[in-house]
Amino acid sequence: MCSALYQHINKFIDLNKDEQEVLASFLQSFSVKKKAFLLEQGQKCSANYFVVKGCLRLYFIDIKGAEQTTQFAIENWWITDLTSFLFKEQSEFFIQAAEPTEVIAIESHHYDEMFLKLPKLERYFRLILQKNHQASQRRIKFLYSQTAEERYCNFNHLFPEFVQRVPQYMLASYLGFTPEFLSKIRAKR
Amino acid sequence: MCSALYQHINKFIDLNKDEQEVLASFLQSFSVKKKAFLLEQGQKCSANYFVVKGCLRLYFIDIKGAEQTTQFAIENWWITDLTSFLFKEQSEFFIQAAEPTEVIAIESHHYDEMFLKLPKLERYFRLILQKNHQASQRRIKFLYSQTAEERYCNFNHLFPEFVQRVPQYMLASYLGFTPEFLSKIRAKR
DNA sequence: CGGTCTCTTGACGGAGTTCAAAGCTAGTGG
DNA sequence: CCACTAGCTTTGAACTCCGTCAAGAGACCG
Repeated sequence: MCSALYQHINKFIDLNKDEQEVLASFLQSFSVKKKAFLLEQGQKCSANYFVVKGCLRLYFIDIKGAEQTTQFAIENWWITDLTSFLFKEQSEFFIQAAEPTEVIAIESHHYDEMFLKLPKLERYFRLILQKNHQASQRRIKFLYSQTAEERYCNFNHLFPEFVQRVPQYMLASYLGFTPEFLSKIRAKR
Repeated sequence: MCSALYQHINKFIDLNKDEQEVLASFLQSFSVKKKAFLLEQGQKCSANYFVVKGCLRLYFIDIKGAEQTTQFAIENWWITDLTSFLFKEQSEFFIQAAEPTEVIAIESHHYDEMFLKLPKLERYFRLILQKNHQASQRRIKFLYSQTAEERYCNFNHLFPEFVQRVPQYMLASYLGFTPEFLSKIRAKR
């Protein structure tokens, strides 16, 4: 049921059968329909989500009413509003399925206990967070050094298959510009 | 010698005297003169740096030759080019002291060994990386929802004392615009 | 096939950049 | 402690990339 996660964990640390069973008691596995929400603005983000199959996105509504996508999570990535998840604050974000998605969730009230019972997982999540931090550093560098058009071409070149998976308006806001402008970039080729 | 770091660690986990001594064998503590470099473009980022006192910045030179500051680290923050640090790749970044700075460094060839000998630190670094991830999520949200002027006012409001500590051209690039434009924003008040 | 999303296109406007020159400031050495 | 210099900040004019708005064309789903 949660084997996709166990496989992912075992790329980073060794977790035996017994430990997997302990971990299972903290997990929930379920499906999310396309466009359904795992989090809405004003709610507390109750879980950290691991994508088994499909795609989730994290976004907020800006002051002008436009959706701004700040993060995508595809297979084998974790996604949550960390501040809301850790401190039980009201979130300013939405987490929505961009495709039909299978997820594994760790509820926040299990999170600390999980680390107490399975300290090995400290290392797994440290390594995951390191990957996130690398991705953030790379993203900021792209945002600060390239024009909108360059960012699109670059992203398209790096992740051609992913560009096909999401609507252009989500991609546009993720890359930091408007859907109209993305359309004009594409028209040039 | 490294007591500032021990104090910081003990905010998150308990590290006894013996463990502190083990840790000390992986650390180096030293001073960096203002404007001196801990990392230059093309080098491998050999260490992860903890700022005891002062201020470091991470920046790169963009295609037009302008410095783009992507991160600051003041007291009790860690800073490194993670990709270069972890994978011994040539860095595209510089790490420079924005003030006379005292740092504690963990060399990359000690990093894995440190976690083997002191697995408790997995938790400490997980928690640090969680803070970083929160900061990144907040930063992306600001970048995507506010104009240059709003970002400056907001930052100025949140960190008034820090704004005094660094030259405006560093702050401008950190906030994602040019020094000239920052000057014009300030002229309005 | 009907309605709702999504994408395209064009005209216009504005936030922020570029470039260059001049004015400041702070650090350095004599 | 003053003078000099290099680096930082300011200012203004011209420009450009990208946003906004609105209307229409496609595409997808029930």
